[in-house]
Amino acid sequence: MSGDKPRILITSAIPYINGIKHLGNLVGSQLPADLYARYMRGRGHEVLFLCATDEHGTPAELAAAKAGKPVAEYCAEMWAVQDELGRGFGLSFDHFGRSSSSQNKALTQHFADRLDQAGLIREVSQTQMYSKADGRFLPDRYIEGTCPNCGFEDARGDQCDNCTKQLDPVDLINPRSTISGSTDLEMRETKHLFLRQSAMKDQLDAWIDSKTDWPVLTTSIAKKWLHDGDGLQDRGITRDLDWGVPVAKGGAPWPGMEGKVFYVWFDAPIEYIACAQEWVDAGKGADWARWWRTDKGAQDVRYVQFMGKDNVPFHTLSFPSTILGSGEPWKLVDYIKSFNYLNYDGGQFSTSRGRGVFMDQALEILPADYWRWWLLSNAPESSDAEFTWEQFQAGVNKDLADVLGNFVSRITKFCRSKFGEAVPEGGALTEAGAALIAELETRVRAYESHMDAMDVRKSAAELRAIWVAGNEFLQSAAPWSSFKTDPETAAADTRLALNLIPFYAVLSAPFIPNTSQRMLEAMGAENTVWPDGVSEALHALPAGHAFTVPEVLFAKITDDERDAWAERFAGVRD
RNA sequence: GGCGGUAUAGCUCAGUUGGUUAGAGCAGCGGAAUCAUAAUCCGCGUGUCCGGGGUUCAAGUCCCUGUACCGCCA
Repeated sequence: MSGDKPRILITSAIPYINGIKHLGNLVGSQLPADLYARYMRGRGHEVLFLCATDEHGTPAELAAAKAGKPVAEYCAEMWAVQDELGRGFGLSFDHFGRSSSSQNKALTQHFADRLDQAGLIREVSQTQMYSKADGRFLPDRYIEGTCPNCGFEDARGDQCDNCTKQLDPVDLINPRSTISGSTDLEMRETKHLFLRQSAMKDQLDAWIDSKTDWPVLTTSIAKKWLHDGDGLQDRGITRDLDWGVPVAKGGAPWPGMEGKVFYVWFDAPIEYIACAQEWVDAGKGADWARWWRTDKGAQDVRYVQFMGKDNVPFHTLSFPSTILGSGEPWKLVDYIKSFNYLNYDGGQFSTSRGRGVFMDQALEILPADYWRWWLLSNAPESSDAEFTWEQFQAGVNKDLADVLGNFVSRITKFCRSKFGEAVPEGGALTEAGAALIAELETRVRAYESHMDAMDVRKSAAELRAIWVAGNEFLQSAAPWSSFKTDPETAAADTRLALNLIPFYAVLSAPFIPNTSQRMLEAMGAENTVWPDGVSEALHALPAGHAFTVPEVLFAKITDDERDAWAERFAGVRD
């Protein structure tokens, strides 16, 4: 790879294991991360793009129990499902790992040791609700009862959904386990490890303050947690569970912490590092440390994280506390791109109620590029955004079918009928052609700067304008007209227009990789190098170069299809 | 309740450090063209920039305040 360009380390927030993710999850982290990874590779950077499944914790255990399977088996199956769906959407991870890996287990225990040696871990005794019937301690949200404040009967242990009052499970009247329904609950003493984030507060505060170029969404959330109330609070990093990384000290069970595991939010971000080790152990790479250790080559790596806003506190505060607190030269994130939520047709996507479109369903009804384009061109960057079938249909039909797809169709078919299936020869660059090249030179540079800045919507808008420029050119050059009087001019303009297809394919590949590939194949184009020089790129296909007319690139979404899908996905998923 | 975000053309959104007649796409209307997936291209917007104060020579852009919607609260 190119040696003088900075290497780019990219991670997407790791999706939780208990089910198939919906389109809102996808556009909030994995998809824009993939866009950036593909773009940076296209620009000649060496990229390591990592993602994984987040497998530990109570929800995974419960989902496995519901499926009637051992949790390890359940996770292995669901990992395979998510891996397959990721491939289906063209997510170009260099490795898709698992937070339950042996690498992550070792690394998580290592970090705990380092933090303990640095005096950043303290033991806290507390009482917690224990369910005898379930044989386990219950997290607050798995306890329900009557709200002492308003009398609502289904208040959760952490908060009453009716009056919104913050609750403690012991306050509930007639508490019961939502797992088994059992009311045989008692308070039991248990001991947990707390990460002393409060000791890291000033260091984190200064670090966040130095990140003046980060999205406001990212820094405002971080600062709120740093300064709200009494400031950054210490956080429990262990749980009374079976499924997780065993709490250990120096390789042996941690005295007094037997049978406990690390909290999922402690080990999940560490998986970003462990994933690189998995990548090496899987035979895909040779050296993970040059990406993650600043004493072993990572000092000039640029590390970018993508995530939804709900994950920001863990990536701006908790994980950096782990990294910095270890006292070891681990690579710290350079830029955090965060996203708001994508809502579904007037409400929220709901995994539990099956409201909205999920990744598997999306691929059943349309190819990945349709989703990639619409989701990215409408990414929830400045505020929450909304998916509606009307807008999806309009956006996809107009942008992909009419503007891009039809452009490819009209010029290849025109050439075939007048000149045959080869790039025509004769004529010289016309005035219209020169104007097109000049416009594209400007637009491509604008597109690059938006992509560099991870401005997803603006990038999509500029790319679309680049596609439109091709139609404008054809309209003004009108080779079907000049062909009758001046075939040489028609040939020159047609040659230029045909060259736009591989040019568009390369520029568009980060958004619509599959279609880009089809465009290149149809044109028999070998060269997929980024068009640093527009003029040169538009002369890549020489006169006489054979091509084929591709099948319709994007079929339009009909009103009937739209209506049927709107009905299908409003309901409840079983 | 606390904190944060957002309120700009019918719809979805841009509007950099305050500065000429507030922009784009979609939809709509009119026209051109006929190579193409009835696709394309051109033209057309008198918008209380959520309300009310204020700072300023000048505010969508800053300050205060009110309202609405959304989110978070370990």
